[in-house]
Amino acid sequence: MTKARTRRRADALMEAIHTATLLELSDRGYTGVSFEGVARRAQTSKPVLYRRYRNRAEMVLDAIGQTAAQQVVAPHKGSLRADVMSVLEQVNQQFSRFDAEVYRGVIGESDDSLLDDALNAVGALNSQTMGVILETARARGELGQGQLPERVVLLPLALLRHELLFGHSVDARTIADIVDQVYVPLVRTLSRGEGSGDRL
Amino acid sequence: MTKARTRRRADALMEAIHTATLLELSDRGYTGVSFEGVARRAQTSKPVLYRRYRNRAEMVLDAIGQTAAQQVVAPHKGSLRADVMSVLEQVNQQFSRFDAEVYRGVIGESDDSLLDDALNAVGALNSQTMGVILETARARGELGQGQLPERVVLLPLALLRHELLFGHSVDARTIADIVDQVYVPLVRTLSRGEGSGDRL
DNA sequence: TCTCTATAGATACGAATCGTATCTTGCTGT
DNA sequence: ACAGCAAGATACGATTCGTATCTATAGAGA
Repeated sequence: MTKARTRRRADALMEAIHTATLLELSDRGYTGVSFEGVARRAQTSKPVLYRRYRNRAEMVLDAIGQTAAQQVVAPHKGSLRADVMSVLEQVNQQFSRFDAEVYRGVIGESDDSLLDDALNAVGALNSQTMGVILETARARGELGQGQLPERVVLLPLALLRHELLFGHSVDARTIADIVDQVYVPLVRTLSRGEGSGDRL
Repeated sequence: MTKARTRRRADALMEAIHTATLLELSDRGYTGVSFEGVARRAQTSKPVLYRRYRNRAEMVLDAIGQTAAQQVVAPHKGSLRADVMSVLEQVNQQFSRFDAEVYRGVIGESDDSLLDDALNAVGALNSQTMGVILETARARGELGQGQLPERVVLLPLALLRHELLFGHSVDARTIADIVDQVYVPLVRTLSRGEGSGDRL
């Protein structure tokens, strides 16, 4: 019965592996994913998987990456507040695809290089998106001309990430708080060159 | 030879388990810790461990908890900036005890309840510490009278955590940036009731 | 001092997974 | 048509998991 199957190559095989991984992921959680299980589910064998991935984290990350679908798009909603909220909501929605447990698991098992490859990738995208938003806000007159440090630019995304990992689920309220209590006030202050008044 | 050993009870046994866990942790990393390995190292048996811990994360977390030694102490260095930096440095130092990989691993395998028990515990402490610092700063005249949301109060610790997990190691520069680029400006602005100018 | 009880500690177990080696056989580009 | 690359099957020893069973010992209470 297994014999009857015609042999698959790169594309079809990869797709089978990805969907098998995703199915295992939602059926058994991150902890329940194994090379053996995925091989079984994808009707292939362990060596095939080991040729592609060095460990579970890589395998899962690759599968997840396929679902990331569309890019986060820089919105133009008319205010800095609305734009940032829109970005955070988009990111939040993308991450809602899986339980936090999954992301924690991946992070927990990733080696350093894998981890910061992933982070650099999203970091670069986010940096660009936020750049556009801030530029627009500046043109609109919402902000002063002061340059903002990278850390500040990416701050809301770091907070969102923190919340996604440690909080249970991120709702609209949380996002609004990040924007209203932290980001907008901070960015306004800094861009007007106040805020570091005394030292340095 | 194993026979010669006299039987240990609660205290001595727990200590043996803790040190065995810590040794395994530094020898083999979080991934390398196993019930079997710890049992071997502590000269005890798996059932003894399974009576105490439901999973590896619990075991490791318990062992780590024993090393947390002294509390973070609210400093009085004469400026908000210096006080916050001192707290962050203390926390950073405590976490430097183990590689980031260890914390990522624990987080990755913790179930939700374990995780937010742990976070609530440190959250409460941190909240109190930061409260003292901010109060002092206010008395000193560095801040206005406005109340700060919990999220803002704990912000630098969230950022530090984020950095500890995703960055490679946290140096003095990073800490200074968190304080100078983010926390102090933000807290000043908010406490003076500026910053939310237009909406809400 | 003696008994009682909880549990340390040893051992063994089936099941599952790990990571790798080997072999055959079908696919694909030239 | 042919050569070579990789899919897929199978098997392997090693390791760990989580649990069950048994014993003997430490410490509490009488």
